[in-house]
Amino acid sequence: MARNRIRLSEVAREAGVSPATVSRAISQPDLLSPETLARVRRAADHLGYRPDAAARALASGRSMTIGAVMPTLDNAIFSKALQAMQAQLAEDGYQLLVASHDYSKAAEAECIRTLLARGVDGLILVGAERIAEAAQLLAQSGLPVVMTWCAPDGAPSVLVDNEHAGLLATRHLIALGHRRIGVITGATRFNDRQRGRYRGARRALEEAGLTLPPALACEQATTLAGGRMGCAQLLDLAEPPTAIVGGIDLIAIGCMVEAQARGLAIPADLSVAGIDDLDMSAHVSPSLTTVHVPTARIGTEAARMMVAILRDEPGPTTLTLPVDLIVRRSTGPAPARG
Amino acid sequence: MARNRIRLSEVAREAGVSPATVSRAISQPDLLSPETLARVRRAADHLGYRPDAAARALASGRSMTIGAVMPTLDNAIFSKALQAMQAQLAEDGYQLLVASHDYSKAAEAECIRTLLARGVDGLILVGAERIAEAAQLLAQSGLPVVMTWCAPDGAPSVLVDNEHAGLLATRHLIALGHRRIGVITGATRFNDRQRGRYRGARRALEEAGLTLPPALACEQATTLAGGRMGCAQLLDLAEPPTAIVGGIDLIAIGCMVEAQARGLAIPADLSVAGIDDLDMSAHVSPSLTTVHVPTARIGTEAARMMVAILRDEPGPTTLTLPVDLIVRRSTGPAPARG
DNA sequence: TTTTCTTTTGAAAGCGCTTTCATACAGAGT
DNA sequence: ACTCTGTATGAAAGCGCTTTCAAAAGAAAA
Repeated sequence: MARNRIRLSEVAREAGVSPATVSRAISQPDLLSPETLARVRRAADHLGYRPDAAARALASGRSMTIGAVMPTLDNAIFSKALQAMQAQLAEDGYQLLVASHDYSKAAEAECIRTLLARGVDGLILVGAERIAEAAQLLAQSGLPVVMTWCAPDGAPSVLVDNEHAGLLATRHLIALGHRRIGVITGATRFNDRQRGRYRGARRALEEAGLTLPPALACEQATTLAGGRMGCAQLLDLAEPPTAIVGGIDLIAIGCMVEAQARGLAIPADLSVAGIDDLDMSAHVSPSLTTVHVPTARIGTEAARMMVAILRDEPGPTTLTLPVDLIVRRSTGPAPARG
Repeated sequence: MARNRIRLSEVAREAGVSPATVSRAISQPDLLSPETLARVRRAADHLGYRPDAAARALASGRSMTIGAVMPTLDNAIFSKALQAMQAQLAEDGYQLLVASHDYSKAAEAECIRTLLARGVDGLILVGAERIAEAAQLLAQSGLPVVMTWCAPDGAPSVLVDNEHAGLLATRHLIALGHRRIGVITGATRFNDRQRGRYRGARRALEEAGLTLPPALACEQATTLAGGRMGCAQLLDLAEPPTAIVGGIDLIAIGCMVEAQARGLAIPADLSVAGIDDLDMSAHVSPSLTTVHVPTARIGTEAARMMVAILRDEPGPTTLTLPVDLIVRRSTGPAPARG
């Protein structure tokens, strides 16, 4: 930390007031008379005063810092949510401290521990699955926590209905006449988002009296390459599916790439639907039918909710954002029965 | 901040030593006798002691926090670098404080100001262009700064030769016999990476005695959609190019999508090369010829360099990482002269 | 044995800010 | 005039840790 910085007491001297007054000018300006406030502000500007965050945190017990625990930053949906979160928090004077665990529960616990030690004022988490140790850390700390994407009932959270998303995508394909529908999700272990989407897909099939043979469901890395591999696997079956649902858009796009590389036409030979609605999904060819998940808004709303809780503002503490089917060009009627 | 936390003094009492000793057990364990150290550690573990970061920062003048100023997180290359950076820093006991400015210079200055006030121990920046105010803030603060991707001579930095990358991609196309080569970059204003790549492309053309007519160079958003638009623009020319260089892979992939959507075969009708080597670039169809930029390593090395500087360890303070041409399937011989 | 280091520990003074608590002084009410 | 508010400011006590500085206790040197 720069030790040559202007201190509050110097501003106080320059302005001819006590340190307490300068402190109030910063954090509770309405307590001061307009003249004093102006004088202090002038002095502060003149000296280029910047309060020391560590000292404020120590003295006030508030660090104006929120911790975010993400699975990874190396995925557009999370980095996008993060971006939105940080923009919103910045607006309210909070800073974001980021940690990512790469889908490891142990690493997640470590992230939480580190952020707690860092003295964050609140924690925003993605997903609701965590080991007992992590859960206990959170409970002990007594810090406000906002969960995103998924959460247990009652906990403050900004959610999307992942199951509904899986349902919408799959129903759409069923409505188009598909009967053999493949489902490629990311690993469902320690990933309740993917699990929910998978459940939704199953439910849609059950509703329609269809089944999901084990061969038609597979788990892959949540990457384009994973999508290609999963698609290859399904297409190599004796009875390949006529449609595939990807647990995330990247997987779905990988499916399209693989199918096209094999000379299949989309959607004539194979329909593909995703979930997420990445920016790029509208721009691939053919454009991807998907379920829109308001990723950035999750970030914004989680940040808002966090700040509201910290300020003791009343308001809903659980918010479910809608997901919508976006029909584009990658899905079409099932080929006539062969 | 949780006010119910165990304090250092309580550990001291439990261990029957002075607070100073507990403090040393944490930060300079070799100063203590093994027995004392063990006793203190046992007491700390037993009570579940976690030092308060704000208090440590205030007392020691070091926050063990590094600030990173990124253009955006909504781009795989930056989020990937960030991810690597944070992993490396975590290993050395540092935390990352992230701020992004979305390619706005004013916002960048504000980011820097905020991070400085936050009391970071050092700053990692992407790119070297910034307004005078920001540069002055940095100079005044006297904090160690590591720049990445681009930097002025002499400043501590982890670089890639963007110009060379542009050169490699373009030379490759020229070697394949292409003469009309289009160049689509991201906005070059306040983006020295894109500018460098563009310069490299020009230089390659000049080397070969070719020119880059203004119509064949365009700037687009650094997204897949931007690539599609730029490609559409170039293909609609009376004399369209036979090859296109994208300033980043996402643009190049957008070009492929657009060309394929128009029924063009790649690389038979149009060659496309990118720069970055995203994970997905190897998996699109056809796979993308590109220049590999060691994105994650930039993050890791920048973090390492930062820590080395903070520890006053000797070592090089500027590191240039190599970029390599990766020839894949999206580029091929120029079509015979029409 | 005495002196001189070293090594290990403790006492105490902050780090720069916030926040009671107390005080001073307006103006309002009687 | 005299209390009763309420508002604006200051004094001073920390927040939980680090870090001199000094002291105590051995070990090594003389």
